[in-house]
Amino acid sequence: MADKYQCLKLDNQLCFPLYAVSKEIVRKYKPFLDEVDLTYTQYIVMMVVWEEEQVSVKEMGKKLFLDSGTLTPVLKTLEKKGLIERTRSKEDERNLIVTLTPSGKALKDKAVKIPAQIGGCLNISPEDAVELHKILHKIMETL
Amino acid sequence: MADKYQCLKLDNQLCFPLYAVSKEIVRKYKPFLDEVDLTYTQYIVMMVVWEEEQVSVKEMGKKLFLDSGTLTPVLKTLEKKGLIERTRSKEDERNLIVTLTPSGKALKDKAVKIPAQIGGCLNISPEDAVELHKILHKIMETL
DNA sequence: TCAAAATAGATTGTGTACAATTCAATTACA
DNA sequence: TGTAATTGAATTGTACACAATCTATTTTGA
Repeated sequence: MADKYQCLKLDNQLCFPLYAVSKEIVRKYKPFLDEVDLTYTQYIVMMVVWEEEQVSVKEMGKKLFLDSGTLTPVLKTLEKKGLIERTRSKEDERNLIVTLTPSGKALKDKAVKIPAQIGGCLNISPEDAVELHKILHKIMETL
Repeated sequence: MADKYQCLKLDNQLCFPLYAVSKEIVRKYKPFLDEVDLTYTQYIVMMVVWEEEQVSVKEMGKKLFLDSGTLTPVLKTLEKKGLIERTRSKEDERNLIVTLTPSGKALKDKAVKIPAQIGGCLNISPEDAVELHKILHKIMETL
């Protein structure tokens, strides 16, 4: 009879490798992110602002799967660094609108090198990358 | 000419979906882990102790990709809950040995249901699960 | 053999994550 | 129209994660 605890082994779990790989890749980003003085979370927040130029905290939370409890302090830090501005919407004062400063816009040109640098570290085949992307997308939809 | 900032879009990144899916799955664990009064980190630590019965912090760190800065407080919490014991090795006092208590062993029988419960939430095909596992393993090796 | 190097954990400080609660602004509706 | 319900952020409290430093123990090598 097969060990009834087989399912409790780390190797047999799906979540643990995801958790571990995700953490290790984020760690790989560190030296490159240090160059632009951003943490990984700050980086993905900036990616949203670079794409949108104008976002509310709620919209950003939807894109990044983060809530205001996480975003508020990160956004305040980025504001202190002079990369973004936080202003209340005039139409609806409940909404906080995040916009890029010139300094934040300038950082985009430095950050544009990062994805290629990470790609160089990862050594993953294009087919695997596409397949992985597809599966992750599928999982995300069921959640 | 293609947008030179294309690579900075969230959708085109490999790390971000990994990070997001990993976080969302951990969140899916919560209600089931609440039943056994464990957080996700405490759960994977317990999984190591359930498999090994006897581990040092260093060995555990290698398996979980976590350092003592993370593990020390988690292990102290689990000790307070009465699930494990922390004792120094007699052969080498630098090593801290983690062992199961009867209560910790008993919890294994409750936890054994969790993987199936998560599986029921995920709705991922067996083929995709295998493929995902394979790719993640491959990435982990290059890191 | 004994001081220097190495090793294993613990500690400290910073930065997320997230649930739960609070608060202010807006909307709904009796 | 005025109060109740809703909404969007901020706040609070708990729990990681990790770099950097510190401490105690063990091992090495001149």
